[in-house]
Amino acid sequence: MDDETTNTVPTIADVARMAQVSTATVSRCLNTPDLVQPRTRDKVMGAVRTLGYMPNFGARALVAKRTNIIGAVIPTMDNAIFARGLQAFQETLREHGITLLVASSQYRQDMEEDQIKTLIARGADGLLLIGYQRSAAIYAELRRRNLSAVIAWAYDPGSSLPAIGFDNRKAMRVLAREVVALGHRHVGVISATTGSNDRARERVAGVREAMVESGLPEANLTVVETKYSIGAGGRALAGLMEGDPKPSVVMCGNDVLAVGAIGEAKRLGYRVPDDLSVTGFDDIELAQVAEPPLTTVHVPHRKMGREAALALMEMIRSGQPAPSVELETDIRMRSSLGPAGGLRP
Amino acid sequence: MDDETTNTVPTIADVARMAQVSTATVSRCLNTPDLVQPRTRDKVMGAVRTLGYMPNFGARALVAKRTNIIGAVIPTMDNAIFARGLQAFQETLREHGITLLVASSQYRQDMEEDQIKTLIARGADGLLLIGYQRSAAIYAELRRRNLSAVIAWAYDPGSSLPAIGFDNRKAMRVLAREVVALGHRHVGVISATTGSNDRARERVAGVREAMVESGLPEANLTVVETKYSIGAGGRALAGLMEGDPKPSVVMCGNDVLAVGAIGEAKRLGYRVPDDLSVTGFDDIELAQVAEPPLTTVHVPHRKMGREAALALMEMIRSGQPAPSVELETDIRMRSSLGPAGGLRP
DNA sequence: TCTGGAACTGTAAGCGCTTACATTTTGAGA
DNA sequence: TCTCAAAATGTAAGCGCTTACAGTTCCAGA
Repeated sequence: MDDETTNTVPTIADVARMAQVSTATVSRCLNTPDLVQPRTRDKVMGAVRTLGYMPNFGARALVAKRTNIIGAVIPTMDNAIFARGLQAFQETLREHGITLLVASSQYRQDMEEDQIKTLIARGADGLLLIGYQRSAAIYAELRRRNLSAVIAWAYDPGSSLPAIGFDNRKAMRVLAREVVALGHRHVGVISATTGSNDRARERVAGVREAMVESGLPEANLTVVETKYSIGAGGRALAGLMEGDPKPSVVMCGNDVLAVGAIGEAKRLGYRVPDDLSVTGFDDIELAQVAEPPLTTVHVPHRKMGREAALALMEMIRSGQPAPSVELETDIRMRSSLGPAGGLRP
Repeated sequence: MDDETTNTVPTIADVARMAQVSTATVSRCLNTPDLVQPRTRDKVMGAVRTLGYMPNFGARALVAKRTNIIGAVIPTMDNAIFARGLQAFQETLREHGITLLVASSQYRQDMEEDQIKTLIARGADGLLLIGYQRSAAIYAELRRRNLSAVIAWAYDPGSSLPAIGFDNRKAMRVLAREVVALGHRHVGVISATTGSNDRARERVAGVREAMVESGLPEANLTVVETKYSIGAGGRALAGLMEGDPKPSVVMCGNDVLAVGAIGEAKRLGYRVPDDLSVTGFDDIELAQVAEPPLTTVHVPHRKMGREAALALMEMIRSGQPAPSVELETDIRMRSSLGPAGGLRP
């Protein structure tokens, strides 16, 4: 039996032998094809094809000091919040021959740092991170390794890493102003745990700012923290409605919580929005099919994903930090938010 | 300035120099610690820590012929269908120090093969694939490279690759029997495109079988194919309800489609389930908050993810194919399915 | 004290690839 | 036909790591 038909994975040497050229020429055919004569190239590519040759990734990474892998650490894959943005991110990378490695941190800072380290150890050329909050040690490590990284889903021009995102506080403040303008005076907020989540914290701060602006007392704001899930949103709402006075509106940290809140509100006998208004954040597909459809903050997920990918690739290419980009969000007024009034405590 | 404090990434040689041992000893400390004397080990680990040394992934992969990376190609990240299972898969791998690389194929066979090739080229030790349907060339390549792979979300004992999944046809047949038992005679089905999706095909076949069993004519079954999204489910339902006779039940290929269908049905003035019943598949969280809550096929996502990970790791370790595992699904009766009757064509 | 095997540690050969540099080939112009 | 850059190709040195094998140290038993 010929060498060529054995069962092992072919190396560049096998290709070279079959095409009767040196390994250098094979390598050039693959990486810088215009440096080799068309006739030779055809011969080599023929051998590549018949052998089913694929360059060994480890070897290539070892010498090229580049893996063409980009890592992303997202808080969760369990719901659609990050799905669309990440999908766009991946598509853009793919167009440029770069593979995306995704890890999830379950919204835990220690796990996130762990995942980042793993990604670094795996040789990622760059990193996509969500939000700012992580230890200085991690930032130092990134700097030392000269690793490119961008932050998405948040925007803070003062950060050491470029951010491709939006201002969570401003976005929520704008929505809260609308809420206040509709006459709401007692506001409930269902938020993700703010301790380990800067986006959640900023969003709550946005509500608070809007209320302060309008002269509403702090006491009129009740915040409940929980994890991101439909069920948790429902339970949080039930808790809020046991308070006194009851809020006339519940602003949720994201659409998933809001859908849970709406469901529970209806179960408890409140009409939405007549008795109780509910708002969300993100504008995932779920928001439009909720009943009633959810008033929420629309986030340009796909645009964010795409721009983050472009920025990151440029950073890797040039070695220079990319400029931060602030994306605009806007309010999608749908029917889950109405004027205050129906419900009297 | 010392060598140790420069800005470059340390190599094993740097560690060896600092600890005044050979690189072999450093390597042993990291891989087989019990082969080295405690005193030496401490010295080495100290150097590792102060230098912040991490083994170079490429180099390690090159010589060890093992990357500790497992790849998964899933049809979509856009909704929660695969999220829970994949999360469990990843958690299990992580416990064993293995990294998961996720790629998505957008339900396109050509893209899936592309992604598989990329994963192979990236040196994945094993692969998680969804469903059976792919070209023989891909299966041949897996075999040639001696690459471990398992199939999930489907179960077919005749397959060449071990499957950790469930019988889509049987699951849907069981649900369809319930539907028929409730008196439904005209059944609409909203399915994903069956051409490139064996799970979707099997599910439709399950409905058909149950109908044939009960002596219902083929003509009483109307199938609409569309893509998996809430909006698409709504549009498909609208199409079905224009037919004559109208179905009294619409069975959907998954929960996402079903939620869209329910929404559109209500918009069109049908009461669910009085005028029209709707069923789903998967039992994602969405199913429970739908209004009315969705009768659906419950799939043990987390168990599937976990078992697939264990099976795959065992395959990689032993080089032997793992046995297939058929997981049981069950019907979750909720209120979106009721007896036929309300609606007369 | 001497001996020999067990316990450690070191030496050095690659793993498969890219690329600087050396060598050969090619072909336009004299 | 000859000359000599330019173009094409080959040679070989590593990239950072693991590991087979060799060498050294240690200490229980004679």
